[in-house]
Order: sequence, then structure tokens, then C-alpha cells
Amino acid sequence: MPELPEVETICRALRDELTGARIRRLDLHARGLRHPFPEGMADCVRGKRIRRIERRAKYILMHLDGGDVLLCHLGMSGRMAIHATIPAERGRHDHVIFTLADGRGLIFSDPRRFGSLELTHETRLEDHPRLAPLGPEPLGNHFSAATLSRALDGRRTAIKQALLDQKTVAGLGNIYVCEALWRSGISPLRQAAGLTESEVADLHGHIRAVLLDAIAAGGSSLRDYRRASGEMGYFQHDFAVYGREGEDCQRPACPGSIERIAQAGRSSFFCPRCQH
DNA sequence: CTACCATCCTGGTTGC
DNA sequence: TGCAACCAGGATGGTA
Repeated sequence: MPELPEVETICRALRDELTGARIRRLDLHARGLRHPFPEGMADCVRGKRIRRIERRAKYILMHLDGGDVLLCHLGMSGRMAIHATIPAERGRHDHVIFTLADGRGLIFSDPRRFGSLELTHETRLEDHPRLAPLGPEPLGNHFSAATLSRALDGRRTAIKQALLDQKTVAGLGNIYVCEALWRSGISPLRQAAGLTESEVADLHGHIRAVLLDAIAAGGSSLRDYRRASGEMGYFQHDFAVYGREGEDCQRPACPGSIERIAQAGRSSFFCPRCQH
């Protein structure tokens, strides 16, 4: 479910609340979600302190004592919530429960079970099969108009598809791709390699801008997403196109209305009047 | 490379 | 009101 801004919002809250906390125990109430939980994960993390929490693409990385790293992906419906105490009754989709030494709980729940929780080590983090293929962080220094241009070079697939591909740039999903393309005035149907240099430069800037705007709003709360504190994000009110099929285009003086089409089985929302 | 398909699951919404 | 169809923010591996 969550895309980069939602994961970033959750990550910041977890970082504020959990850095330095010690894990008393980890209880797994499933064999795994998208992937099986690693053998011995609960034993490995027991008693360790959470040293540092960071985000890579849509993954939450929790660095523990000894260099072990928990790699968590929320999939489409995953939630991470901090509780002052462990609730007496386990929720239907609470698959992973961390009990901290101070009595608090961190609960990973995921109705659709597309999320994942894996264990690796700092020394081989970048080689991890989930992380190794990822493209640059869109808000990082290695993502520039030039690197985006290079990533799109020679790709005959639609720009919509190319941007959803995590190898092009990491962390975008359906919502923010639609929004960035609208802000850029570029049709999702355009061939990726066919964008002009100036269009790529616009797109690069708008990808960053829409992500920063969404992070500033605490992410977007559609069905499942909540911040780690349980609060909603608010960026869904600022969508220009996502989920706005039939509504008037918000671009000043544009008489168009938002259309929805399917690309590779996913919905694309755009204004055919001002996105070329 | 590319397009396309299926798959992992559950739950909310829509339409009859 | 009931029920079935459809839809969903993702990632991956297979096929042609």
C-alpha cells in the first residue's frame, strides 16, 4: 500500500520513538507473509537494542546491536504501530509483535499479507536481493535529471511503466507516478525514451516535489494507511488526478477532465487535455 | 530488452 | 438486504 512518503512518515515516527529501545522478545504469528520469516529471526533479535532506523525505497531498515538489520516492507496493506503496552487481545491481522524492554509493543499487521520481514546484516546490506536491484533514492543526491535521463534511455515502454519500475527510481508507486506526470504535463502513455531533455528535467523536479509535499502532509491515508501513531496522513486531499476520474482538471485554465485508463493492469489517471 | 500474465492474500466498494 | 464481481497503494518470476 504505502509508497515512499508513507514509509518515510512511518519511518520517522519509528525512529523518534524506538531508537535506543531494547527488544525483549519477538513473537511471530505466521510462518511468513510475502516471504517466509527467516529461521531463527526471533532468537537473533532477542535482547538487542535498536540502534538506528532508516528507509531505503519502500523498505524500513532497523539496525540492531551487532550489525543485524531487520528489513521490513509494508506491501499494500501493512501497518506498523507502536503501543504503550501489548494489547490484551491480538488483532486479526497482527502477524508480528515486538515487545520492548520498557513494555511497549511494536505491531506489524497486514491484512493482505503482501508485506515482508527479513533479516540481514550491515555488511551485506547492499547485496541483499531486495535492495541490490533498486535504483536511486528520488530524494537523494544520486537522483538527478541526468541520471533519470540515462535510466529512461532506450526504454520503449510507457513512461508510466518505467517510473513504476523500482530500478528506474526507487520508491514511487501508482499514486505518485500519476501525480508527478500530471504536474509535469506529460501523458502516462508517452514512450519513456521519447521524452525531451527538458521534459525529463521537469519530471525529475516534479517527482521530488510531489514526494516532499506528501511527506510534509504526513503521507496519504487511503484505506489502510495510518501513521505509526495512528494518525491519518492528509495528502490524499491534495491529489490532482489520483482517484479523481471525471473531475475537472485543476490546472489553471485547462478545460479538461480527468480520465482513467488501464496500463499493464494498473489504473492511470491523467488529463488528456494538458498532459501530452 | 519488451509485453503480458499469474501469483501471493483479504477486505471494501459497487452493481445487480 | 444479499451476493458476486471487481478493485486495490506492490513485487516477482515466468513466458513468449
